[in-house]
Amino acid sequence: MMENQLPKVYEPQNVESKIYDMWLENDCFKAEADPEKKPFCIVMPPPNVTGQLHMGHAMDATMQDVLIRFKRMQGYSALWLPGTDHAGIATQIKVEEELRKEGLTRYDLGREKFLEKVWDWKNKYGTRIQLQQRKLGASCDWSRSRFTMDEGCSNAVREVFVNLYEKGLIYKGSRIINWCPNCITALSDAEVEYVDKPGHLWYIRYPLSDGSGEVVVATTRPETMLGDTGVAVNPNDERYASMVGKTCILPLVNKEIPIVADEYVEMEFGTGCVKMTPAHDPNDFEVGLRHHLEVIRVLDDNGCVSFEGKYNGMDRYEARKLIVEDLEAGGYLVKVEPYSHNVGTCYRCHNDVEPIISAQWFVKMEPLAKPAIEVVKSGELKFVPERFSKNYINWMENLHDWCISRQLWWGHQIPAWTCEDCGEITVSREDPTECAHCGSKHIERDPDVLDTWFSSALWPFETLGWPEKTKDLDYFYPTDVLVTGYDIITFWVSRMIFSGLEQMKEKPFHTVLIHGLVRDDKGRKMSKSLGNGIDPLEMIDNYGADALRMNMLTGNSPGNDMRFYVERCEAMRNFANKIWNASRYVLMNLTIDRNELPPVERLENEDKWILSKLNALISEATENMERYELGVAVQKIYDFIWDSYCDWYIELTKARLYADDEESKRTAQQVLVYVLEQVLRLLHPFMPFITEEIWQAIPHDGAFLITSSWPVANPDLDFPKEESEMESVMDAIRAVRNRRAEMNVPPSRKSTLYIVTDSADAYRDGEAFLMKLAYADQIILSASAPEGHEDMVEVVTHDVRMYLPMDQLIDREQELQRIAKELKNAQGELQRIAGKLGNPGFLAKAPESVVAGEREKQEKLNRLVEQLTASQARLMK
RNA sequence: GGGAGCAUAGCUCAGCUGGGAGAGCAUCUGCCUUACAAGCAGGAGGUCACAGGUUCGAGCCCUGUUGUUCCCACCA
Repeated sequence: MMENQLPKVYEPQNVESKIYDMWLENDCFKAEADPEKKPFCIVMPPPNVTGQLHMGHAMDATMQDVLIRFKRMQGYSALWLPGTDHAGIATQIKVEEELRKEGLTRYDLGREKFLEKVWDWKNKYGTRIQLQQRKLGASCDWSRSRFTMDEGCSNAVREVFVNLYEKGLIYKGSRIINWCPNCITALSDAEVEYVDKPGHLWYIRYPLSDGSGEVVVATTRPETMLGDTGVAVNPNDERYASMVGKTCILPLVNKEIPIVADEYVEMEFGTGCVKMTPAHDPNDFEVGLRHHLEVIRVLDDNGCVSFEGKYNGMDRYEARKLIVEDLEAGGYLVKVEPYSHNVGTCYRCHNDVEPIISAQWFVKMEPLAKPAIEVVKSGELKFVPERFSKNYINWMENLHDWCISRQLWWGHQIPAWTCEDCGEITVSREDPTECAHCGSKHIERDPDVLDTWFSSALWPFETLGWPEKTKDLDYFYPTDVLVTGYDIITFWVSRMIFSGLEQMKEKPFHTVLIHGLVRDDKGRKMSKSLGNGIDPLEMIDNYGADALRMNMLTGNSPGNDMRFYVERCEAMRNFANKIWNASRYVLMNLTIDRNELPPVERLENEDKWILSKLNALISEATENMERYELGVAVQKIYDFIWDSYCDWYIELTKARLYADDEESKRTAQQVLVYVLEQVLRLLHPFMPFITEEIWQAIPHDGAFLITSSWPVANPDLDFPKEESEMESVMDAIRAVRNRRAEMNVPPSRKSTLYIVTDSADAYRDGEAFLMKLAYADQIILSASAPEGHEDMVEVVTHDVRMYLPMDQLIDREQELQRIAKELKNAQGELQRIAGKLGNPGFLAKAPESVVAGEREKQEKLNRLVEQLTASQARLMK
């Protein structure tokens, strides 16, 4: 035995890497298509290759690891499939920043050289985050790790693109898209974050061409007026009815533009006249289509004015300033009002996004969204918590087509070639050498790459081998649970769902388990700019991965944000230490080398009590796990270990372990080991390291805890009678302790304990406990109060009356007050119960068990009141 | 303009399908009781935001109010 080597304090730093390596060396994380087992699969949301582990990842990974370990122990072939994402914009920006330090841009290098640099970067940092995940204890099958730009994924992306193109679900077109002038690329709707920003509303006068008057338009973006090709009013607006059909003069540009009537215009807002800039506003674009307005783009890709004249080449904000000045000088500016409005910003760089007309590739969403909505509405695919399905459906029902082309270099290049001769597009699975339409050799590949989310959308099947028909795909698809934060339901979850349904004709998973954000202790988002981020690796170093994992799972409910408190890590480290020391105690007293329960006849009441409680714990925890209530499950396990096992059962066994009855001693050891071993299994998914470490040190069957089986409740080990007898004894112990604590009697001062009861059996059985835990030096059981009890301290519980010959220690006044208070409570409670039991409605409608429960409570309380009244009378005499 | 969450002990939060409120931290008292002071024992602290309603019974269900956070949405 190793008992003497075990340090008094658990040191996770010495244990975790050792245990993790042991699992790795023994292939404990590997999962195969095993027809003997049922499959269970989770694909890990691939973190950005160049990223570092943050608290969000820690939360995400912990939940997945808990589920995978649980299912693995339940006998599933449990595959947790890891990988990384190439993260187009994010990674490209990082590498460009590096280049900038050398005074270079990507254009200096050219596409090919630049991509080499990015691959270098990827190879250098791509494994970092996975090594960090290992520190957390992630039991992924690393041998299957994938990258969204590896060969298989690239094939999958190509296949899907061509497939959708052939079905007419991918098309190229000129639309108003979101353009980030800083990242110099188009963005999808989902990649735009709207921020309420204070701005102005400028009122500008556009004189009518015929000199008969003017219209005044209001705008938040005066610089776009250069591209105005019309003014719109509401057709029902009598104020302007006479002007519709006329033209007005666009100030500064001096151009005639028409006044049109369109329902889109709100009469109440501003002046009721709206300037139309079809090239730079999605609504104006639509209006423009209806009224055949010209589309004139006046901003270039960098966000600078590109319009012949004095403003040409100016930055958009400089141009705005100057244009406003010029308008004012020209007498066109009517007024300026402060106005706060929603401005779209880039989710990567947070610069203002410009709506710009541009030729881009789109995925036609309507036909794809329909089945993806249906699968959630029908309940075939569930969100946990359920409320997120509303979010999802709402988003899916209001989708615009998905802009998937990005003007970046890092990503999957679009497999489309344009013919220089006939202008047609060729899209193909193999790189074409000639135009599919005219046969010309002069074809050029589209330089754009695909939205990163286009490839992540295929993650659940591309990682299993698709488009090849593999055994793994057949066995593990559809996967089971997807775990992720609510913030990427739109980006990712929705796209996986419709992609899976479209390509595989089968949903990618049946459950989406959603968690919230990890915030700092003040409730703020953790962010680099605020510098309030807490590094999970630092927490692991200080408190252990097990403690961090527990922190991520307790104290918050599913789908809600959580605040991160270092103090809770500390509390969880303390818990680890508690288990550690309990195990030390068991090992120190161990003379058996097998984990085996004794026959039931040999079990004492306390053994039956803990076994019975363990049974209940197993049932409840398992049920909670299956409902994804991980926090509830682990809380119960935590309470059982700390309260039931450590604070009570271990204390209860001490008397036996230090006494001479060898058989009883042995039985106690057997139960101690048995319960500990079971509880280590229950706790293992949550705290994998310490549980494996201890498990290896105690008697066990099998090689590893990680691959052992999840406990199942054993009906032969239910002992309700003994359980309740034991609770009575424990009540008595608590009552005595309570009284002694009030009198400030130290445990070292023992006393005789007289117990007055009609049913002495339970207390006789519990004599040893009362001696030790109620600090008695002798126990005297009797049916009536002992001689001289008038001068003793009286302690009562629901079903027993006890006396301690320590009368001199109490303060009569204080004691009377205490009794009065207790009496008041008990009587209040009784009154409530009497009210219920006297209510015919309650008796008629409440379930029997509830009524019986109330009766029982009433009886107990009646006895207590009786006891208390007697005590009171005695003290007052 | 829609939609959702939250409001429970000093702080942070649990509380499963309605049977009379819990944890961690903090606080107070007493303990080095031979597994653990990162501990043990005990205590104090809550009209469960407010107002109605349903029910025998509401922290939990319904309606409204207030405060707060978030998501979505093309009003210049």
